[in-house]
This record gives sequence, structure tokens and C-alpha cells, in this order.
Amino acid sequence: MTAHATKAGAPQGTQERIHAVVRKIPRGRVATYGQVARLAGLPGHARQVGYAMAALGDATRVPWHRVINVQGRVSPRRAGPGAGLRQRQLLEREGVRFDGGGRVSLERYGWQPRARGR
DNA sequence: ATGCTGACTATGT
DNA sequence: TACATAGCCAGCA
Repeated sequence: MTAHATKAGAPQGTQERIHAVVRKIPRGRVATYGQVARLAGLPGHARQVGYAMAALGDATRVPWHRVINVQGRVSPRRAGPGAGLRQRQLLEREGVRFDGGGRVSLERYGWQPRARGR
């Protein structure tokens, strides 16, 4: 399923592509914005990944909470600390542990997709 | 069309 | 460790 490319020609929006990748992140695992961007075929567009997450609605089925920054921390949002706390709760509920500084060990919970094959 | 804003990351000082 | 800068893209007034 690499090619959901519609013959219609409409190149999928960057955002849609990002959502597709995030949806693949397994439960109990986390991925960084930059990693998602790279897997989506958009290396260097980490920022766009963050914005794509922000554009999601509450009824989304995309596990946006599994996306954190490269520091292993939940990125602070302008919307308020409330959203960040929710993300942390969702992750802890999946078994992801945070350290005293509110950080996640990427070495331990980082998603490591196997290219080709699995 | 132009300018601003926003869930990032790497690099330099 | 902290702050500044540059690169990247989409949505909206």
C-alpha cells in the first residue's frame, strides 16, 4: 500500500501523508516529529508534522499523542498546558513511562519501524 | 499576491 | 545549558 496515489493526479497533501504515518505508530511506542516527517518522505519537514497534528480534530483516529519532539518531551503548545497534560496521560496509559523531567526515553520507547519486511 | 503564525530540528555562539 | 538563526510548508486575513 504504498501507492494510494489516486490516478486523478492530485498529489496528496503533505498533511494527509503525515497522518498516514502517524497512524502506523504502534501502541506503547512514540516517534519524533522529525522521524515522522522522514517516514512520510518529507525529510526536514518536522515542523510541518507538528502543524499537521495541530490541525487534527478531536474526532480524529490519528494517535497524535505518540508524536513527541526529539528531546523525548511533549512539545509545549500555545493552546495551553492542558493539551500537553492530556498527551502525557494517553501515553502513560499505553505503558510509556516519563522520568522526573517529564521526558520519555526514546531509546526505550522510540518506534523503530523496519524498512521492507517487518 | 503578501505577511503572519504555528505541536520542530540542527547548528553556532 | 540557554538563546539566536535558518530551513520548510499550510492556512488565513
